[in-house]
Parts: sequence; structure tokens; C-alpha cells
Amino acid sequence: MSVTLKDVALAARVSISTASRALGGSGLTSERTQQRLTRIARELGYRPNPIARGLKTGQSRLVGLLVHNLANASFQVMAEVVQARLKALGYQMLLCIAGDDPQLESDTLTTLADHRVDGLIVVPTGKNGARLTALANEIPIVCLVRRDDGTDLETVLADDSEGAFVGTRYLTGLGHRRIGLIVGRPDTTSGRERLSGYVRALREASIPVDDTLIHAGHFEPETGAASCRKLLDLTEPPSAIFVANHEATLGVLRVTAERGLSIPDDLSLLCYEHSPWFEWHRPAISIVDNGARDLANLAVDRLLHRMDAKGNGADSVREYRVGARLVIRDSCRPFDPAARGSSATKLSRSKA
Amino acid sequence: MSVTLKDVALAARVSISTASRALGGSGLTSERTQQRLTRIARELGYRPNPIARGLKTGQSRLVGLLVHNLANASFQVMAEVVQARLKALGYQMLLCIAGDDPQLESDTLTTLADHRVDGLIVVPTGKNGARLTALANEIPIVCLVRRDDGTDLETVLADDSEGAFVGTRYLTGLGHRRIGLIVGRPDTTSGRERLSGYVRALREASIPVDDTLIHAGHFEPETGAASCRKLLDLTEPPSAIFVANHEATLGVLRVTAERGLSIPDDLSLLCYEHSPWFEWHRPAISIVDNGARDLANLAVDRLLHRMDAKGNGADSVREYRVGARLVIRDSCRPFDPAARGSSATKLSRSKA
DNA sequence: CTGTTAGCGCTTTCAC
DNA sequence: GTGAAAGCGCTAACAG
Repeated sequence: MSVTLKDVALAARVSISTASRALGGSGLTSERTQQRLTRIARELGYRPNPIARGLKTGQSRLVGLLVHNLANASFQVMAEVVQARLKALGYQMLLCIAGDDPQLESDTLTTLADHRVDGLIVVPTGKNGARLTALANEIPIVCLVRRDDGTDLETVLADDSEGAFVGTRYLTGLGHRRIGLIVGRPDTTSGRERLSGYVRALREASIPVDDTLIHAGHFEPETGAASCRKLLDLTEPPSAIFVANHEATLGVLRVTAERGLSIPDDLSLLCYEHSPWFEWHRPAISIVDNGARDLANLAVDRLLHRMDAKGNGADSVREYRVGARLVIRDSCRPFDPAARGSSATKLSRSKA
Repeated sequence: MSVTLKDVALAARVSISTASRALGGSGLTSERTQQRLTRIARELGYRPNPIARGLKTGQSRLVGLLVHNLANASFQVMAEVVQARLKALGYQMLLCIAGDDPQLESDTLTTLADHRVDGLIVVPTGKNGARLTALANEIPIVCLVRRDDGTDLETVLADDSEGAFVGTRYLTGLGHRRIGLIVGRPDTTSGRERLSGYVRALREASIPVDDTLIHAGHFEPETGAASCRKLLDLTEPPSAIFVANHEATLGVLRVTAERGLSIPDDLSLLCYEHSPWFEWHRPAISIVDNGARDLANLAVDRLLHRMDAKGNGADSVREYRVGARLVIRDSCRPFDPAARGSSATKLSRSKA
């Protein structure tokens, strides 16, 4: 099979431990043997066996990343960023997809723990706080994107409240007063906070909050489609829709297409989270960018920090926020009372 | 730390080896001890340590998946499928992203080998045939999507020639005679084969192949944008464009948007590979579906087969093909001599 | 600075 | 059917 440390030691006529020390760069060997061993190892094509090392050191050089899916553009970039950053440091990423399912999440955490990952970045469902807390005693964990209220692990979040606030304010600034909101489930950090940002912006603009304009639901295209239909079918439909639920965007686009609505002329549309498609979509869709890349980078930073500080205990557990950014493109326009989506033309829906 | 086999054995007052046998389900223990040990193990919360087991057995319960990126929808579903299938069998997926870079691919292969993955599914760059062949002596490998001509590993491919043929024939059937092709680099399996399918369909329709209509380039949005511009700027621009390079699609959509082209009225557009966005895009984009999900499933099947048959040598190495499927939506229409993109109106381009 | 020794947790001969 | 013992490849005391 492959060449082991023993082979190297044998070839160099030193003991296995000397070989280990020399190659481990511990600096506990003479300059000469170190160089000699390095050379011999290279000649023999020696590559340390991480499994054997892991058994001894209790480390695996593996880091887990647990996300809900890969369809979401944010999770894609997170996976790419995490894998790239870690690889540069000699770690491999164990990517797990748990579909926002608490049971699957729990099982996956177990598997990850079994594999003795050296660290773990997880986008929690929010239903496994106890599991996570327990696991955190064994391995460094940082939560990403969502907080699990059942635990107080270090967490890297987007500034969703601010993001939704900025996005909604942009819309009110454009003169819209009836703004539909399609947002994530209120039992998720992002769902709650985006809703609160929306409400705050409305209050600031002295616009009463109309519950019929707010649809909170699962992170799925269907949610977007159903919600969008209901919004458009209102006797006083909104003139703008803020889709603060990334997965739901597809559904919204489908419905607006089905109904032949022209964006932004008939309806202004603002979405959440960056995706290349939004940029090339016609019209280019304005978004609130949650900063997925920065979130991922920060999560990796924090994780590495914890992995280094391993055991230093009492390291203050923090919550970090990555600011959101409004990216204005072409899917929103100033409120026009004559436009179809405005309440002034509520009866014109029959055209569809 | 965590409870080991030793703890279980101790608690059950049996030897470690008996415990191992009982829990390993080797059937070499009495029914009674087996049940007793199982119960005790559960009570103690025993979970076998894959690292220790791996050191002994030479297996890691890890399977590597090496893809170019996660932006490509096909790679997304492949990653999801591979991870889901493997998890069900007790394996974990090591996802690696090598960006279609041969050097990165080579490095990654080394890392994967170091981690003693039990199997490997790789979308090859095509430049590391020797590396792959060598590696294949140690671990089962199956190539996916692309063939590496430098090796003869088992390979699961899409039927790209047929796919491009069917797609192009659909377009010629619609009456189009000047059909632009934006396709992948000719040094990739898919690039070559899609080009050949296109040519074959043209020949069958007795349409001469015009090289100025063919753009082969890197798998990037920029390629699509640049190629699309050149095609539209031709004195005799195409009336339809077949984008047989998934990554390039974004660029094409951008350019058609920039120029205010209406699809399919000004230009028919046919794309390659399934993506949820194509379905919701307005107009819904017709595609040739390469069957990413089926490709991934087949690759997993073949890999598992090889992992089982481990060492049975002389297992015939095959190339598998997954058929392509034309999915007609709304982005193509019959050729209309009056339409802007047709050669009959070449001078009307000035409208833009 | 280097060699010897003892495991990490598990599987697997080999005896009984 | 079960126990004792060896060892996977490596690291880390412990002596010299």
C-alpha cells in the first residue's frame, strides 16, 4: 500500500519517533536530520496518514458545514467560501445538507460528531438547541445565518432587521404605501427580524401596518407563489412586493409572469439575498444583499479562532452581525397611481 | 470524552473483542450476548469511532466528490444527490471544488487520497489522467460529466451529442436556418460532443455549417456575453441561438436584455441543462435537460458497485450514457422572416 | 538531540 | 462462543 513513517525511518536509519519529529517540524531535531528526513520522505513519496494521526491526536482535519440546501444562492457561496478557506489551511469540508429538517439535523450532527470533526459551522433549524449545546462541549461550533434560541453558541448573523428596514424604506421613499411582504417563518431569526425591519420602516413613514399584506411562510417557491397570488387578489393590492424570503422568489416570479404583470410598471419588486440570476433577470432585480460571502468568511474566522483557543474556556461567546446592503437595479419604480398594482386601479385586475 | 468499546465491554463484563463482535453484527457471538451488548451499548450511548476503525480497516467511510463549482445547477443537484444517497449508506461526502483548474484538481486528489476516501466521484478537468489512473489503483473512482482522455476510468456521461442534436433539430424543425451555437471548450467531452450534435442536425437538415455562427469558449458568463454580442453583430445574425454551455447562459441573457431583444419574437433561445431559474424566467426558457439527477444517481450506483467489488479486479470498465431530454417551454418560436434576428432584417439592428 | 515505550480505539487472527 | 494479544500509523511522554 502506501509508504508509512516507518518506511521513511527505516530508509533513513533513524527511529520512527525521530522521523515523526523531523517531519512534524517540531524543531526538536537537528537541522541536518530534519533536512535529510524531509528529503527522504519526499523521495519515497511519503504522505502522513491523517487517520492514524487523528486517532492519536483526536483531530481529524475535517470541518463540518451543515446547510439546508444548495439551491439557495447564499448557501452555495457559503459552501464555496468555507471549502476554499479551509482547504488553504489543510482542512477538508464535510458538507451536509439537512433540508431544514430538525430530525435530519440531529442525525447529521451525530454523524459529524462521530467523524470527530475539528469544527462545525451550522445553519441551525432552531429545533436542536440542546443537541448543539451538548456538542459544543466537544467541538467548536459556530452558528450561521440563523440563531438557535435553545442555545447560546457563537453566532454569525446577517443584519436582517436593518436589511429589511433599508429595503422597505427604499420602497416607501419611492412613494409606495401598500407594500406586500413575503417573508420567512417567524420561528426563524431571519424571518422575525426581516418582519420587524419592515414594520419599523412602515412606522417611520407613518404607514399603518396591514396584516393582509404580510405573508410569512416556509422557505419554498410554493410559498412565494401562493402568497403572491393572495396579495394580487386583494381588493386593494399592493403596488410593491418585498420578497424577503429567498426561496420564495421563484414562485413570485412565476406568478407575476403567469398574470402578465410587467415589472416594475405594474408592480415594483424587491428581493432578498444575492443571486447571479437576479442580476441578469430582465428587468434586473433590485435586492437587499445579506452579504453571504462576508457571513461565511466571518464564520470561518470565528471558527478558526475557537479551534485555536481550544480549551481556553471562558472565551466570551458573541453574536456577530454582517451589515446588509441595498442594491438598486431596475425592478422598482416610483409609485404611480395609474399603475395596475396600485389600489387606485383595483378593479382593473379583471384584465388578467 | 466519549464512551469507547472498552467501556461497553467493561460494563458488560466481557472482553473487548467480544463486544466488538457482538456490536459488529458479525454473527459470531451468541444471540444472548449480542442482545445484551447492544442494549448496554445503547444505554451507555456508545458510538463507534470511525477513525479508529478506519485505521484498522483502511476505510474511512468518506467519499469524495470533486466538482468545478456550485454555481452550475447541475453540480448543485449532483452534490445534493451524492450526499443524500451516501448518507443513507453511512458514508459522508467530502465536497471539493477545484474550479476546473488542473493544478487545483491535482492537489485536491492528493488530499482526498490522504484522507483515505473509500471512493471518489470526480468531474475531471481532463488534464490529470495520469494522476487519476494512479489513484484508481488505490480507490474506486468514477468520472462524471466529462471524460479524461488520459485515462480509461469508468465514466458516466450525458448523451451530449444526442442532446445537442435533438435541440438543434428542434430549432431547424421550427424553420430556423441560421442558428448560433455557444458551446464549451472543445477540449472537454461535453464541448466536443455538443458541437458534433449540432453539426449533425444541421447536416441532416441540409443546412451548411457556418463557422461564424459557432462560438466555443470557457464555461463562464463572460463567454456567453461576448459570443452573443458577436453573433448579433453579424451582418447576417442568427434567428436562433442555442446556448449549449450552461455557465454562458447568464451572459447571453444579459446581452439580449441590454439590446432590448424580445425572446422569442426577436430571437429564439434554447439553453442546456436544467435550472429552476429557466423555468420561472420570463419567457420560460426551453432547454435540453442533461439529466443531472440521473447522472449523479448512476455515478453513485457505479461507485458503490466498485466499492463492493473491491479487488475483484478485471471488472470491465464501462462508459455509461444518460439520455438527454428536450424540454419545450416558451423561448423558441417558428422562424419568422420579418423578425429582427433573421437575416432578412439584418439592417434593422440599428434600432438598438 | 535521539531512541524506547506506550498507547489512541478498534478489528482480527489465534488459541482455548 | 469467547478471551488474549497483536497491530493499523502515528504522536508523545519518558529516559538517556
